[in-house]
Amino acid sequence: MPELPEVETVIRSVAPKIEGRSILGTQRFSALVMPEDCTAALVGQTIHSVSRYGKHILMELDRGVLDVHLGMTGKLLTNGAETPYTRAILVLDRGRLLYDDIRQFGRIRYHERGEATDELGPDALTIGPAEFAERLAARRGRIKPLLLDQRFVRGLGNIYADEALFRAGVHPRARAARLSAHRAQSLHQAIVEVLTAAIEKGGSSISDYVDAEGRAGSFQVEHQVYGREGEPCIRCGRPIRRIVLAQRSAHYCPKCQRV
DNA sequence: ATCTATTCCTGGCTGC
DNA sequence: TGCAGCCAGGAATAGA
Repeated sequence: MPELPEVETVIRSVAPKIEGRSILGTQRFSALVMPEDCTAALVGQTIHSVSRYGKHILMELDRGVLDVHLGMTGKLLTNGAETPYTRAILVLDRGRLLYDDIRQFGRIRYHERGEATDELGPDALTIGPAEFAERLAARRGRIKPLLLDQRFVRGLGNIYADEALFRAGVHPRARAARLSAHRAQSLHQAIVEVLTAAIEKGGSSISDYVDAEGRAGSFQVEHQVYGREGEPCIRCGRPIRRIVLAQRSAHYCPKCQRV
């Protein structure tokens, strides 16, 4: 599932192919993926740059921004063939950009410049340790659901939240505000390290994820808790446990991670 | 403020 | 082999 490292990898692979290209037309737009039809507004505009906002892919156009969120199974493909799951196509002056999405949890939205957009928290990769600790201290809730809340920090999803908590030795049910300064700092460091390492491996490919050229990532082989329920902890050997927290699965080691 | 439940969607499992 | 039923989960939403 695309989280910060996967989205970053998609952007790095898609940007050189579409920056500077102009949009000649659109094809096959799924109403589910694009709740408000903006296809007419896109035609004739040039894609100036592609950047990441949390898990959002932002394409800067002449008069606005095209916001692509991959959801669970979304793919942005520059050289892919159409499939039954191709939900949207941008016809460019050189090539086409396909948006494939099996489950259609992804969304494509267009905002004219100046229009209000959703305000999310600081980016998980660039937030500083002091600001991170300060934001933690202000929250009463449990740490795992907080890490998944894009208004708290943007970019983390279920995989990297679990992986960061394990690396920092923090139990997913730990209360955010009760973490010591030292543990808050460890968690911040673990988040930055795990995201950086995952970007270097082109992200995690569990089921569907590939970059804009169809290449899978390889960080899934370095997962230490996610998807390892019942398997031995790499540190202490105890079986990794899976619980449901805030309607999400949380994987952790009952010995190495403390509340 | 925080928490839970629900909805969206469909391929791929599981179990009979 | 076939098929029903369940699961994964990001994010929005409603309600407690």
